Amino acid sequence: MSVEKIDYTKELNSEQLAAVTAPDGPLLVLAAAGTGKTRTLVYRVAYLAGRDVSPERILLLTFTNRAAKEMLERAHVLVGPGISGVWGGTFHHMSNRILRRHAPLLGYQRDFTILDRDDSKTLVSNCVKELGLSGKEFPKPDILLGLFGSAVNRATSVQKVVEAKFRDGDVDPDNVAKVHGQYEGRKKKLGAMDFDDLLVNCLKLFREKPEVLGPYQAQFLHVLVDEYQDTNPIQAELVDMLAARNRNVLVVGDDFQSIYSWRGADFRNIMSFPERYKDARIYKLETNYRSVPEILEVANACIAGNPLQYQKTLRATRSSHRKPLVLRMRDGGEQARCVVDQIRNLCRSGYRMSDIAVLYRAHYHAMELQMELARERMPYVITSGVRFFEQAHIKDVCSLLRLLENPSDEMAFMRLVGFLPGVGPKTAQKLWNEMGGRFDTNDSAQRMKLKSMLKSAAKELWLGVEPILETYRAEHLDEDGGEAIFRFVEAFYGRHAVNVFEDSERRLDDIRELILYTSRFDKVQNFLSDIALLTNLDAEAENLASGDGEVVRLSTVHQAKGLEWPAVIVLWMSEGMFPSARSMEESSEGEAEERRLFYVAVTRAKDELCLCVPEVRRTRDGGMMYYLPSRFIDEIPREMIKDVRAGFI
DNA sequence: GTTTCGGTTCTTTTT
DNA sequence: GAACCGAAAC
Repeated sequence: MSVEKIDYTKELNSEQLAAVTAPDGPLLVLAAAGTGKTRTLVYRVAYLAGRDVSPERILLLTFTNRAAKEMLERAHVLVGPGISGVWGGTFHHMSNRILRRHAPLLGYQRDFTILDRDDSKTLVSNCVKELGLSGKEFPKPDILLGLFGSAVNRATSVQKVVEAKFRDGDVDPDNVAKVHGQYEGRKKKLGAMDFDDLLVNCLKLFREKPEVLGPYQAQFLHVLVDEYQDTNPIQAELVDMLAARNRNVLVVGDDFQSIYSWRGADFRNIMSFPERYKDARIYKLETNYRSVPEILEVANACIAGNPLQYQKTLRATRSSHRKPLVLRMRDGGEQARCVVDQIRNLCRSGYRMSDIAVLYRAHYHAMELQMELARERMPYVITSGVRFFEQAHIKDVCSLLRLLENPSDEMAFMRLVGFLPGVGPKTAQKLWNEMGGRFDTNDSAQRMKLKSMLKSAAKELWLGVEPILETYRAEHLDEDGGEAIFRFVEAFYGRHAVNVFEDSERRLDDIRELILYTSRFDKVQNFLSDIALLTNLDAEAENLASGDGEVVRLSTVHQAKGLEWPAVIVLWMSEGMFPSARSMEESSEGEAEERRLFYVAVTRAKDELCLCVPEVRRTRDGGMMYYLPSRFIDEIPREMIKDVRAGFI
């Protein structure tokens, strides 16, 4: 492969250069925030390509779709189109890709459905009902899923997780385990996997079928892993197994930024890497290009509260600027107005709206601000809580495709017939049972059977949909999902949406957008996998919504990871909000992780940082709740910040 | 017996 | 704003 000459010594600093040009073998790169971690990975890929490692022999694993996309794009710019052969993506993507090939070895069909969080919740809720366990005392589906996930990701039993979490014994571990068993069985019957199953089954495949693992081990000459501190034990083992043969494994991470322990991430993976790979070389990146020294001082001071970590100190390269601002005010309303003022000030001193981000611990922290921004007609985008592909109307139209692709997909069937008048959950269930727990849309006898069971009003509407089922294979709509969705909307869903949704205009626009989006897939199957694994249209949505324009970004700290802005404002730096009361209760590790989260928030800022500290919040019953300033604020040495009362700036 | 509608409650973080 | 619950409507 021909690679244009890259002058590594000129384009990288000495720390980065050492990591990029490191010899084969296990490598641990400890990259502090803003030290060019992505750059290092991308250049490493280029470096390997330049040493005639063919792209399909490189595996690049990331946590988010955004990170994968960014890295592959940058590698593309650096190396050229040949690089597209690299296996790059999230752990879930890789697992999906592998399982689509080998699923039958584990007793699944290749057309298995991927359940997103919503689907899983519905399914768990059904299981609870079936077992007659629904009641006030019994945990909600969301909680149950969390428990199942913890058990699976930490390779322990559900009972143990329940015992650890509900100390006072008001939840019966055996009942939870029963639900779990039921849930597992139902998924199997549906031919469906949830997010965890993708990883677990991939690991199972590797463990039990050496004839499958072997060729992958041989194929991947180099395995590169981004955000290694956020891997859970399953992911770590996947990496270890894939790299076992060639041992060229490069992991990049920053234990200071491990913020996903609640979904099983264990930063001991990164801490123990040198023990598991005795011959590992370790590289540290500590030269920070992002932030002014005043911000880095605060970051270093805050993380000093967490002792058990790799020692890293951020070294500034930028010249001095003003100190971060701690802004104290009475309540959320005042906070919202202050933020608007701050944004105006920043704009006056030359920043663009798109240079500014407002970060917070939880989505609801930004509610008052959203209203204030709307009132002031200040444009903003929010990396949303409700993700594009999880919105009801998107899932509605996809349910048709899901059923067409997987005749066992009961959830899709229920959703689809549930649109018909007079058909609710009970009737839908009855229909499904009558059909024998399977609806092969390609089978005319089955189609007839369904038709004969529908009442007149429902039947009439269904007749509009049926031609799509009939022609799906014949007209190769399985290679053009957009066309199938288009026909569905024309024949039925368009009218349905107008009746059901207040804002049907917007939703139908979304669907049109979705139809365009399908054109990049040559198989509906691939499209469905992709949207299940893609949580938001992220980059696309960003560019579409704003035309790359003048908008403030609102985001959770979690979703801001890996990003940077010239100016960052953090909301609700109050005890109980940030750190969140819940995670502090949950485990003894809670405080340390919240502190890392705060560290992530601080290190997103390049020039300006403003931390808001409201004192009271209205409670539901109309009362007032008083909040102390966050311990993270108190931990910052006073001389490092400018501490002001709102209105006295 | 089901569906549908309207009112109430409570918001962590994500693939 | 969506998920849950209870009561009216079919």
